[in-house]
Amino acid sequence: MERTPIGDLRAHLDQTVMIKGWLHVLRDQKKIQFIVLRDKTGMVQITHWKPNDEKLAELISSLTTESALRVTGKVSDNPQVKLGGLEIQLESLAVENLAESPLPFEPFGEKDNLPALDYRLDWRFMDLRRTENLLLFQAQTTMEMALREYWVERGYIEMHSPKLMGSPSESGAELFELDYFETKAYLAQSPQFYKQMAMAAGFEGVFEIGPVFRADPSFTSRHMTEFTSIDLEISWIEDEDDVMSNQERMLQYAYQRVKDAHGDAIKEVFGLEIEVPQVPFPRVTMAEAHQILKEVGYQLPPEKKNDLDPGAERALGDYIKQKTGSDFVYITEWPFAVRPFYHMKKGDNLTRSFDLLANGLEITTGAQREHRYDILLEQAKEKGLTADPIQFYLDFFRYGCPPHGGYGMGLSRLLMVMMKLSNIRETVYLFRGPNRLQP
RNA sequence: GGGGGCGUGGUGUAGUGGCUAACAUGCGGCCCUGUCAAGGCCGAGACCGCGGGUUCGAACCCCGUCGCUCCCGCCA
Repeated sequence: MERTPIGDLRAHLDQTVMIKGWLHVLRDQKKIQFIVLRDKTGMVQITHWKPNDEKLAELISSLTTESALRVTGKVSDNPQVKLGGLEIQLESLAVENLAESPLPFEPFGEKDNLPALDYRLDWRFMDLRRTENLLLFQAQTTMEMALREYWVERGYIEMHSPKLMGSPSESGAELFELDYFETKAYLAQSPQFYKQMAMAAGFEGVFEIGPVFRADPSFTSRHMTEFTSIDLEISWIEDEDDVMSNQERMLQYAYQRVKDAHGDAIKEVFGLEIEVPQVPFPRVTMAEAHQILKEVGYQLPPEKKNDLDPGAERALGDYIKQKTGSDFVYITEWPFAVRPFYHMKKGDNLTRSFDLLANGLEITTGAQREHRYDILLEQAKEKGLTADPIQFYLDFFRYGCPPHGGYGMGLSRLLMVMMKLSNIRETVYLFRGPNRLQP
C-alpha cells in the first residue's frame, strides 16, 4: 500500500490507507485509545477501541511521544472530531523507531516552556520539528526558488565560485586560514572577485547563492562565521541605481511568491502578515541620513562622522517607516573612506555604493564597481594595497571589461527580516559562530 | 577584543540573608465508554554552574572562575 500524506486524507474517505509520521499525542483511556499522528502535511486522530485487539492496545500503551510510526486504517468522516472532522479507525500499527523517554525537550510543549535558544541548538533536529521551523524552511525554499526564477528569466548565469582561495579577496573582515599542502589557503569571505571575473568573461549577468566565511569573533544576534550569501553582478549598467532597481524588484517578486505560497500558514503560525514591499524603495544619501539623525536627535559617535552605527541604522529605519511606510531603505553615496577600493567613486570622496536596510538591519551592500584599470589601480594604492597579490584580479580590467555593478545579500538576514525574528540563529539551518561548531 | 545581564529538578520559571527550596511542563503509576493542547488523584526528580570568602546562618552578600546571552567594534 502506498503512503497517503495526512493532509490528503479527506480525499480518501471510507478507504483503508497507510500513513507514516510521528506520534504527536497519545490519549490512553480505559476502553479507547487516541493517537494523534503528525507528518509534514498535517495531523490526524487515529482511534482504537481496546477490546477489539487487546494485544495491539498493549503495544499502543507502550508508545512514547515523537516515536516514528507506520499505521494503516480506515478513514472515516466524524464531525465530532475537532482535528479536521475525520479520524482513522486503526487496523495495524508498526513502530519504525521508538523515541526514548523523556525527550531532551518537548518541541510541541507550551510556548512559555520552550528551552533557551542555545539548548535548542544542541538538539537542533528536535527543534526543527517545531511547526515554526518547518514553515520557515519551506518559506526559504520558496524564496530561493523565486530569486532563481527572477534571474533565469533575465538570462543570468548561475555560478559556483571556489571557496578555497590563495589570497584574500577583500580587506576588512578576517579570513580563516588553513593548511593547503605545502602552502596556505583561505576560505572565501565573498565571491566578489570571481563574480566580477564573470563580467570580464562576457557573462553580462551572474548570480550565486553559496557559503562565505568570516573569521570575526562577533557575538551578536545577527552575525555568523559561515553564512549563505546571495550575490549578483550585472554588466552594462548606467550607474548604481540600475543595480538597486534590479534588486528591489527582485525582492518584491520574492515576497509576493512567499506570500502566495505560505501567507496563510505564516499568519497562523507566526501571527504575521507578509507585506509585499512597494517599489521603488526610498533612497537616502549618506549626507541626508546624517541630517535625519540630527533631526531625530540620534547622537552618532564622533569617529562615525562618515558612517553609520547599528543604532543609527535602526533610527533611520524607524524614520523611513514612519515617513513613507516602507520597511526598506537604500542608503547611498557612502564615503570612499569606509568603502573597499573597487567601489566606483562619485566625485573625490563619495562612491557609487549603497547599503540596503530592512527594518533597520543591514542586509545588503552593493555598488557600481570601478572597471577602469588605471583608476582601479590608483584606488587600490590609495587604500594601501599592493598590486601583486591581486594582480590576477586587476588583469580582469585590462582587456575590455564592461561597466558593471552588483550586490551581496545575507540569506538568513533576509529571512530574519521577512519573518520578523530577532535572532539569526533561528533562521539558519545550523548556526556557526565563534563558540559553535556542533552539531 | 571592550561593556552589561544571567546561571535553581529533564525543560521553563519563582524565591534576593533564617524552608522539609516553590510553581508549570515533562516523566512514572492509578482512575475515567470518545478523548481532542483531555481531566482527576498519587509519586519520583534540584545539595540552587564551580571554587573560595563574609556571617551564628548563604540559592540569596563579596571575590575569582567557567558557561551562556545581549550590546558595541566588524559586517551580510
